[in-house]
Amino acid sequence: MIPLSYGLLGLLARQPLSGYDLAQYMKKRVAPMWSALPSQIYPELAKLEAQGMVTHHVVEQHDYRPDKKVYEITKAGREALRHWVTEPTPVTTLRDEFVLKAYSLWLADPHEALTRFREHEQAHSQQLADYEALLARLRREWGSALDQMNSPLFGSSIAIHYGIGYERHYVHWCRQVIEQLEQQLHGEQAAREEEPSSRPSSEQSS
Amino acid sequence: MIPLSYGLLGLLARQPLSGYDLAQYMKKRVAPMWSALPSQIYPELAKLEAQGMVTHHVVEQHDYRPDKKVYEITKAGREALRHWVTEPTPVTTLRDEFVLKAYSLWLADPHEALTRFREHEQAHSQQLADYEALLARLRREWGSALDQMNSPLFGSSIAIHYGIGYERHYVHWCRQVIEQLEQQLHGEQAAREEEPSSRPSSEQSS
DNA sequence: AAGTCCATGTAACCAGTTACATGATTGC
DNA sequence: GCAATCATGTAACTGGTTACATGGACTT
Repeated sequence: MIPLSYGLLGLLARQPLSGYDLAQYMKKRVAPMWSALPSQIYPELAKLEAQGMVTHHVVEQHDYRPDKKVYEITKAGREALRHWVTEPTPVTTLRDEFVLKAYSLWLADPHEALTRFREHEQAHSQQLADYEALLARLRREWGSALDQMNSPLFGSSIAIHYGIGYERHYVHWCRQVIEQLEQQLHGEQAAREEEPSSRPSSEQSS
Repeated sequence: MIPLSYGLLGLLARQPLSGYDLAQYMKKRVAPMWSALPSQIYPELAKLEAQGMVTHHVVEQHDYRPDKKVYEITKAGREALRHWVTEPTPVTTLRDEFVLKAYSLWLADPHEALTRFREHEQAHSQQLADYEALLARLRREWGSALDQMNSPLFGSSIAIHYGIGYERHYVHWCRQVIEQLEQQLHGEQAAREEEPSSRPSSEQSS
């Protein structure tokens, strides 16, 4: 039982879904806290079934589409999930290649660095907007039911809140760095304009 | 060349270090953005050397301690690092088991949930304090040199700033959830005190 | 006596990614 | 004609973790 197993159980605890559906959920958005590809999900579902955590029944579709296996969580699965949720969890160590690059940013050309940080600022702003839109939609549709702890919506709500906080921080950080890089460049430019030829310090020329 | 390779080069670009030293750096703190164990680092250094990114020379220690290999970055290594830094980087997907658990928190006992969130709030507050102390130390020792982009300190500074922002967000999120859980419990308690026997709604008894 | 620090590794395992396979149908 | 959607998988690879090995000296 790896985290992904519980991720799948966490979705199936809300509604029955096919492997394909689960793959859609795990691919992007919705849950801002994990991701997986079909090639991992299908075998994992088989394992969950072997362990009695889920069952499936085949649903024939009378149009062109292929049959699908719709999975449901079992009592054992729900219990395992409930147990896992309140078990102690070690703190995750960060693994973000972009942040790792930041550590060596002093070696980079400031212009290129700016481009990269603007790209990431953009991407995370977009993700932030998506999360905020999703939360707004949930609020509109369900109102204060989001705060009732016994409802699945509570789980969605706090997960999205995490995503929002994370993306805000990320965007803020990118902007901070961008500002510093721009100042650096303006400083250089000002120096060049004052004295076109190479001279390191800020002495006044004759 | 995996991210770890560049993490190691990023450290060696600042000063020569032994495998053991590198393992210490990668184990905890300092760089809040990656981690690795000796069992991965030593073979990785051998690969880096085979590729001409680093060289080593053995340093005999005249006390009891075993000899060590001190690694230095080569011109090729520095170039590879510089190139990698400004290459586009895909946005990292989050993988935090604790956040994944949050998604299914509606299944949990509120008391246990509170305990877990208080633990994490505590752990991340500590990490935050550590980063802040580290930044304060650098500021004290180096002053505004931290903002000079061409100095390694700039890389350290922005990496630590990332860590601070991340931990702040994490602590904030934990507190938010804790507050909601506490309200939930107080609501329950108030209901119990009003009418000790089980009754679902807020009707007045005769 | 037991555990930690210094210092360098090897071997086995496993979660997650990449690549590939199948096949009907709908939309551009 | 070509790509995408629906639907389910297998096979190979790889980055990272866990476990194990060595060995002297210093600390509790």
